[in-house]
Amino acid sequence: MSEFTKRQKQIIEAAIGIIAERGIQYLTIKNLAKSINLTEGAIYRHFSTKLDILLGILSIFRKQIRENFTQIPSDRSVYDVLNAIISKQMDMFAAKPMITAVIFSEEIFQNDKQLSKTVFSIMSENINTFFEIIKNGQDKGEIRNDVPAEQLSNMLMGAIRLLITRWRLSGFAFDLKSEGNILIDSFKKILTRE
Amino acid sequence: MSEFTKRQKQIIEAAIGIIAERGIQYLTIKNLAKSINLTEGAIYRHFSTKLDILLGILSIFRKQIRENFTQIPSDRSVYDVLNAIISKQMDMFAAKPMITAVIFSEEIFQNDKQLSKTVFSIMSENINTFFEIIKNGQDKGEIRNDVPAEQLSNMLMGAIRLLITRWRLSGFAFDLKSEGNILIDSFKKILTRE
DNA sequence: ATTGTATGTGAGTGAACATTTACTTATTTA
DNA sequence: TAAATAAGTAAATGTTCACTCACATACAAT
Repeated sequence: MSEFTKRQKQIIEAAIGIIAERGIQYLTIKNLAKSINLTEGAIYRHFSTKLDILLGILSIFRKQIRENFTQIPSDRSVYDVLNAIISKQMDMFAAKPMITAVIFSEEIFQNDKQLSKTVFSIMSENINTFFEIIKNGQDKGEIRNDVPAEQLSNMLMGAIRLLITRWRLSGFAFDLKSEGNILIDSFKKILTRE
Repeated sequence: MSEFTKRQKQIIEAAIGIIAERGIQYLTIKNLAKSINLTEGAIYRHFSTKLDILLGILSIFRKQIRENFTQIPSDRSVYDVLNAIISKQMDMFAAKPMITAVIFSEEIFQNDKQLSKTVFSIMSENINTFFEIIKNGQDKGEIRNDVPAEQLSNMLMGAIRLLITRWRLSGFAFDLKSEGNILIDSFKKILTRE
């Protein structure tokens, strides 16, 4: 059994759609209901508060990101693995740009502890995945080990987050995928031991 | 003559304080007025809209950041210059931890196009400062040039931002200065050509 | 003394919002 | 088929919000 009913999933997807197209400030129960031809009251048959809907969004997102991370074959080189993960994430963001406003916005949920905790834990999960891969690469001798894996993974994660933030603030004005490829390429050079 | 009157400055400082302590959602005209013992109407004697207050916050930030960046002597080595800038910033944050809730929170200002445009330009200015320093280091042969200066400055900026975000979300649980030094140290190794 | 200007007050206003309520309709189950 | 339950509606509720307005005070310039 899934965590959500069909109707709940439909509502969550509609909410993601609204954020993707109009931004989080446009996500009101009224607009949400209208977008799937329901009334406001009907929404409350499926979620008891708006917070639960937002948590639903994050839950779906966490799931997607986990899938992105685990579907990578591990017999490839460290660089290929990193490349695949990052590309996949960029694809996801490129497909739904406005969602970056939610997933990298700890500050938006500052007022709600439950939400900010969830967002923070998704972020930690991501960093940790990079850490594991890089540590593994160091152990195998593929990656320089004069710099701690923790520093390298923070640097990678920081660079990706900054790239995406810049992309969003620019109004999605540049091509995320190609900029992402340049980033990966540069990072590859940095990771390589001389 | 300054851009703002004394009263306006007081209001802006109070607004920054509220965002830092309670989050942007708590920044209402009512709360703002209360925090400096005025009424809501009085606020509107000094700013005609709430947007103007937010723009005021950004204007003050831009000024402060410019000051941090320009007071660095340029006759030193590239590493010394970077070290000095970053240390200065870390000192500032360590002294006023709550300010980090505002200063790197582009997300706070994303609801309005004018606001996010301003935030974007401040960020670009910051990154550009790093870019110039690194480019200069490459030209002088002090820094590796197989990776574009743009990528290196994004990586540095991203790593610093992530460090500070993590510090804040952890409830200022670790020592920012020493973590910052580790970061600088690691970055120095990465910048060095072999 | 009078006038003008800057600043403040306190009570409003209408709109937006999340949520509730009383009631209805559709679907499942016994 | 009758009763129970799930899912929907329309309208209302109470609150918060940015912002306005008529009026008050303080004080400097004329």
